[in-house]
Amino acid sequence: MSKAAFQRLPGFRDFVPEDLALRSHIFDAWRRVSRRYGFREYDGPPLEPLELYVEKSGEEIVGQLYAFTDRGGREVALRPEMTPSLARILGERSRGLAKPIRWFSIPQLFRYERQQKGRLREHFQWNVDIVGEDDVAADAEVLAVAIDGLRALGLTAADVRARVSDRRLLSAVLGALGVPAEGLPATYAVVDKLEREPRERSLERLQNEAGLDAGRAREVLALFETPGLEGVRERFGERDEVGAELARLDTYQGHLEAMGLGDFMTFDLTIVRGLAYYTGIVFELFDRSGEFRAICGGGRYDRLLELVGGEPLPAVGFGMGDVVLGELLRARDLLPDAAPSVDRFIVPIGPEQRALALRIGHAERERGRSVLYALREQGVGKQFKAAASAGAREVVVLGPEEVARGVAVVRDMASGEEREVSLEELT
RNA sequence: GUGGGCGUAGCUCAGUUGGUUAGAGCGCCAGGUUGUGGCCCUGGAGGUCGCCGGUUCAAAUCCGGUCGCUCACCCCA
Repeated sequence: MSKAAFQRLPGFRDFVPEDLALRSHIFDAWRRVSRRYGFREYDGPPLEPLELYVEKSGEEIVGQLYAFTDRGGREVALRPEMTPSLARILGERSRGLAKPIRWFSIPQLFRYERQQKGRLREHFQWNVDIVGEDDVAADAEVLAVAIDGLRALGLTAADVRARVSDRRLLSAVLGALGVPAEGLPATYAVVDKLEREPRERSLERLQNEAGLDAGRAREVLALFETPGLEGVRERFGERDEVGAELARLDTYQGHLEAMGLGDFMTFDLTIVRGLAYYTGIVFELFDRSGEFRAICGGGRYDRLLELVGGEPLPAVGFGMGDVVLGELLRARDLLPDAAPSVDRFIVPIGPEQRALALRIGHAERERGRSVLYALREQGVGKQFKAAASAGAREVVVLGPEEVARGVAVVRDMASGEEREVSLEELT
């Protein structure tokens, strides 16, 4: 079974037709929805300078890059995410583009890490970004695209939800609670894993790593015990800096509700996102059952373009991977039909009809029909079996008697009904 | 990087306390059926039992290592 010499690399996938059918199904939905929203597709190279990711994406990603030195002595990496490439591309040419820039891409991304459920060393990720617009409407638009991408695949508000937070709100509230600026990154890290760590451990880390005293640490944790923004609004809504953030999120929610997508989103301050470059609203999409990891994540990154040396432009976008999404579609019984099918299968009864079969087949193909026929002389029964397993909708039978009369028999494979069609019509 | 579970035909799996030619179903190929598919019947191909080593008269079976898959941790595009 295992010919050790030529095994697939761990964490990489083959896409036999049945598997490619799912991938194409997903890609088609992504492209359809992107275009519906007026986004244009772009791509970049899969290999980038290592430096593009160092300090732009944060340690987490850099530690698991597929990186090496090329023959020219350059430090390079297979792209682990698309956003830095987008920033690099726009850095060169954004000045000449009408704003806002609405671009999308479906890159194959790589990471060097042990694979597990929903996480391989390679995946495809739908990236959608709006660059050059800082209005919160752009944030709402981007989340709407992500949600519609899932809806286009048959998922509903009962299956998935977006959890939305805002780093500006979170830092304003933490500031109001007395968390010093230098303690924010460590506090974010604790908040990010609130769901996965016991309360005691979080309390400990807030004190040891973020430098909070026990009372403040407890207050911080209390903040996340009520879901949504109501607790924050009650306690800190009067403060100008917090009030302004809340007002913007209200507008955001209003936009999504106006689009009829309000059921898909909830505010959740525990959403932080690991990437270092996010600056504002951040969100993640999850399946409601909680059985899979995040399907999609994104947010606002207003400083990234200037960080890579481009025009300072605000930006907001998301990435949605094909692996977890595919698992979810499978679990919800939303897989596409991957069975083969062709329009017509042509069956010459004997060698005398072979040339005619080829002539009809080619004429039909010129008309855009998908056509198959046996590539060697076979009995009629054999040819019908081949037609059935190829998923032929109709079989065109060329027999000497009919051909002499200038007709062929066309059999509908589903109903079994047969009718005569003139050869003129077929050629 | 750490830990658990699992590797027998293309797929899903069976294989008694170690015992001689390793099985089934599905799929594939061929025939029954050189003017009609699905159903049925018959036959066939396909396996160094993941790999390497050890124990033994004898290993798919026991032991060690290794590779792979998988789940979790770490972390998270």
